[in-house]
Amino acid sequence: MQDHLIREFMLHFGEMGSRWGINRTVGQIYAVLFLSEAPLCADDLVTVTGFSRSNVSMGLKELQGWNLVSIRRIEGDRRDYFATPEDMWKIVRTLIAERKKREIDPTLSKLRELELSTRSESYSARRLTELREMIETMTEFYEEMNRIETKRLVALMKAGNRIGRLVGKTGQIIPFGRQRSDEAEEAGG
Amino acid sequence: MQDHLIREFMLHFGEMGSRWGINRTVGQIYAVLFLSEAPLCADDLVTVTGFSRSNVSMGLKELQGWNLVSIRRIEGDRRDYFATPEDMWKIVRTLIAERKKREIDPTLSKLRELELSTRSESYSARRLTELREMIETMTEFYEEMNRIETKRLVALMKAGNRIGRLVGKTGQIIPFGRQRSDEAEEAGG
DNA sequence: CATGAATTTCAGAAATTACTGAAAACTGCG
DNA sequence: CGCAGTTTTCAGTAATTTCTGAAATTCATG
Repeated sequence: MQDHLIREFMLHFGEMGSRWGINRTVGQIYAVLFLSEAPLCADDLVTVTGFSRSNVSMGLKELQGWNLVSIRRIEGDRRDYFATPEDMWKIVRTLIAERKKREIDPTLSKLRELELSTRSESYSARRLTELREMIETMTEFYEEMNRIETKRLVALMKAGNRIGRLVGKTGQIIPFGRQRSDEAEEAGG
Repeated sequence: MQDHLIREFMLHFGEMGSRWGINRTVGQIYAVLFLSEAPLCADDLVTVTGFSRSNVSMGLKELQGWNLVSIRRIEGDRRDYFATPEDMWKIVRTLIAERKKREIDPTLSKLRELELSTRSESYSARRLTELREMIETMTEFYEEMNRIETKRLVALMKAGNRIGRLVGKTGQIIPFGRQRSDEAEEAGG
């Protein structure tokens, strides 16, 4: 019924796919599944996207590798059906976790490995250490945030500018009620 | 001097480049600049990477498009020299801002456009609205975080598990000293 | 354990992207 | 202006990635 919407979004997601490190096929398949209330089978996706059956199969495989779709079986139907999670925040968590795994973790490993294999005090060695430390700070923060249940996480994000006020330059959590101005805390520390 | 380090890191970054939506050339060039204390000129990069002069030129152009390198002039030398910021956190901010611009913003625009052009109450329409709202929540949070000066931001990130405790399920900031357990706050609300 | 529907694999074709060398276009300087 | 050094452009080639159809495999079911 809202065919235009689905089609437009599917094409857009396909285009974006290339910027996201997945390809057009995968992007389009995901978009269609994402907008479908009922799970879809591979043939449905062939019909909607116009890709070959084998291409759809590979795309679905890749999406499963990303943990972005789940397989469902339908009573008395031998085909596999695919669906995305209802919960949008679950999707985003998965996406971030998978991108981290692919884009950050290998570099972190490499940095650790390089640090172990050298005893240099050169600029480049120091720079690599600094990079590793920064990545560790960020990933630890990410892991901390990711531990928070969704309701609270959303509340935290919506707390907006109150967040920045909570932390002084030295990292202490500023007691509630003393977050009015930057100076107040400076004077107190 | 620490040639091995530079070489290994350069090759690794080149490989990773493809996962990051930049290509091998760009990744390697960036890696070398990142590890170099002094700015380098294009010919230096040709020597180190082994790429053709024109390829290096294009790679540098792309890095400039990402705001990841700056041009420096050296007294009495007509060549352009290139450098990355000393400040690691500045680099990461740039990287995130640029990825957001390329990977998020176009989709946000498209979602807004699609919402304006339809009056449907279908599942897919609702799903798109929910997606837009989620992206807006996240980008607004990002913008808030990005407004915080680096020292504080790092302190905040290192505050670790204290952060999650600060926010109740309804989004209120919990007074300091009452963050001990999940139940305490539940009882108080 | 045979059947046939459904899925996956895979080799090659098609499309896209990366890379190069040569030529053109800058740029500061005598 | 004209020259030499430097950078950029661009058309063609190389390399990689995506996509397909056909064949092989899997698997629930009789």
